[in-house]
Amino acid sequence: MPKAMHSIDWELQLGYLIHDVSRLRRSAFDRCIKPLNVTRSQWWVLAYLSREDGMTQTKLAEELDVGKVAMGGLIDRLERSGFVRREADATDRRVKRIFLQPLSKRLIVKMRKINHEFNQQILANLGDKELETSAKSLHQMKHNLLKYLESVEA
Amino acid sequence: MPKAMHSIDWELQLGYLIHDVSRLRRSAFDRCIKPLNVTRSQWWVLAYLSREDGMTQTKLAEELDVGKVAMGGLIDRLERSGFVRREADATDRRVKRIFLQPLSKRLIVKMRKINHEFNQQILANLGDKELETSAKSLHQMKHNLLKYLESVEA
DNA sequence: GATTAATCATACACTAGTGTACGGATACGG
DNA sequence: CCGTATCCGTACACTAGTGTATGATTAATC
Repeated sequence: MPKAMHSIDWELQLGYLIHDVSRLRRSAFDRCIKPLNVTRSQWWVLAYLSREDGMTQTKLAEELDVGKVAMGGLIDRLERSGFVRREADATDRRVKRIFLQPLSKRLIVKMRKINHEFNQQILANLGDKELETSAKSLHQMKHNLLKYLESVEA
Repeated sequence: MPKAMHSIDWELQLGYLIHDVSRLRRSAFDRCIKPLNVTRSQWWVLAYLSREDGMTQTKLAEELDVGKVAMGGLIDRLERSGFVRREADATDRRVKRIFLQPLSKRLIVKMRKINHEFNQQILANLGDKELETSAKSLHQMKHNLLKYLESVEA
């Protein structure tokens, strides 16, 4: 590898790589959790509910950074499968709170284990130093992206 | 930052970060190309066609690693908007070849410029060294993911 | 050369995301 | 109070991805 490789090359590569890795990661994770009979997006909802049960739909949507409509659909399907339950709020008749059902509580234990094992496989052959640098770089990218989105929004 | 931070921490962070960065990047890029009146997926198709015009639908689907059905739909919409044209193959009556229309050729020049500027903004404040390490790490992850998917497929 | 295989595009059903609009409910300003 | 603004969930229309099945066509095999 010639030392004269310029940042523009890594820049280009990085664009493709983030795209690829993220796509492959989604795809692999989907395969990984297929036996649980729950999709990745649904898994994500259950994970957040396991940390704070009884959240509002809008709150959940904000946490997962997803539209309210998308969240509504997800909860529809999770409810139909018996993983969660909608409950009318006592004081505010607009809001519906989402609660985990016993069925999903059993699932969450499995999910945590699977997630950890998955991460270990995907990050194999990566040293602590590389992990650290990559995490920091991605963190910086996230910062730049948020700033960019802010500037466009306005 | 204490030096005793273990790889497990970065591992966890990395999972979330890849998810976040990739999602934010998609979202930001969508905003970025909104004025072009073409979606990210459609943009991607045009980019590949600009390197090799007249590809088969199946070939395109393979290149972009997307299902044939999804590609069919994309081409439907691109055709409806006048960006591409389906043409029956002369010798094999099953295949349809996709050709860029003049309308999109003008677009592609703009797209390249926008893409470059976008990458520059997102990768701001990242040194060559960090870019290099991150690219290598992502490359390793991609390798692991492909291996994983292979092993599950079989 | 007829039968069987594989291949190409597509139809259908589904999950999941977007934006917009809207009705019901609550909160706030006058 | 009353009107207005805001918020909550949802309906609708759209893009985009998945898997499976199918009809038409081509390739392979016996």
